[in-house]
Amino acid sequence: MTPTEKYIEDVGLLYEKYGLTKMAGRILGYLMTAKSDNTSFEDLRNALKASKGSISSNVNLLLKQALIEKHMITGDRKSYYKLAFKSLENIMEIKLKSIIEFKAIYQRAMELCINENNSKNKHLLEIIKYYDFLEKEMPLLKLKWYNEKHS
Amino acid sequence: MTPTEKYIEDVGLLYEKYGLTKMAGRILGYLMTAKSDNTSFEDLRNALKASKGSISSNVNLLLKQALIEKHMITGDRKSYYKLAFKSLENIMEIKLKSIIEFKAIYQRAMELCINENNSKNKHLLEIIKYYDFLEKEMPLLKLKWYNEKHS
DNA sequence: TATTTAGTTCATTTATTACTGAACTTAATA
DNA sequence: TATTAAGTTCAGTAATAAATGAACTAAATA
Repeated sequence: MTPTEKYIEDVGLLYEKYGLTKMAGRILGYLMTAKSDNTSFEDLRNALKASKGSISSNVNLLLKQALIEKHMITGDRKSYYKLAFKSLENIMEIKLKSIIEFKAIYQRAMELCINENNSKNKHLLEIIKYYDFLEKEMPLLKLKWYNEKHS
Repeated sequence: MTPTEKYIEDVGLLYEKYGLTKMAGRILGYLMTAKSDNTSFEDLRNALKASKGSISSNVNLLLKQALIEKHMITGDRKSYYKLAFKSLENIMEIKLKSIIEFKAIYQRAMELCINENNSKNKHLLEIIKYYDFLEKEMPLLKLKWYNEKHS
């Protein structure tokens, strides 16, 4: 196994740990180390030694999550893939969505405990406030990053 | 199924979606809606209708992640559990660790591409800078939350 | 129009992970 | 010291998810 192959497997394991499939992670790993931005479906298939079905569904998963981008070349019917240029912004959007989901579940807990007045309720309220805080801070953080990048 | 039972199942599904087991999520759901902070191992077992083994391993998983806390009552050999008071801080710590892991994997990609000079390399560099930014901003965010909470 | 090519779909297989239940450990009480 | 009680461990099973491979669609080319 070459260092690059080893690297690709490690990216697979890391992304699997954080919720994607191993194969989706491998695809990202391949794209991270690919010499060219023109990586075709077949390149992925050859490099990762996987079935068309697996490449297809995982490529589409990554496209849906906006972690990779698809582009075409005139006069060439193949599809080409590269890391999404806006992947960072997209990751932030995904995080924001999860914050909103967790906030909602804690709010439901509060509603179920509406008539109680104990330390747990204070705790739930604090957690909700925290998610409010994060929801408010995320766009500021985004802005700060944007400013820092362009200075 | 009572509204609370339905709620507990939903928390199970949400946490499963974000990387814990369904049972760990159910335990959190139960603790979120429990009237008392003194929830015993057996309370969990009865409420969630699960095996001792499953409660045991999931309670220990949640303890390890510092999402719940264990406490004892003098003269009582049972263990009691409640939502961790510091769970927010702990979630931040976990996030920070994942940021460090992702940064490291992108750094390895850079090292493998060291001799190239293309748009992908610039992209990798930007991603690494972004993770540096997050690493730097996380403690500031924590501080800001602390100040807002106590004002 | 027939053939090739690129990629999708989906039933089946394979792999992984979570849960159960029974045997076990440890410590408290009788 | 025997018994009970609380929780752990782990082998086996059940449930879930991912990968394969073959049949398929759609579009380009011969």
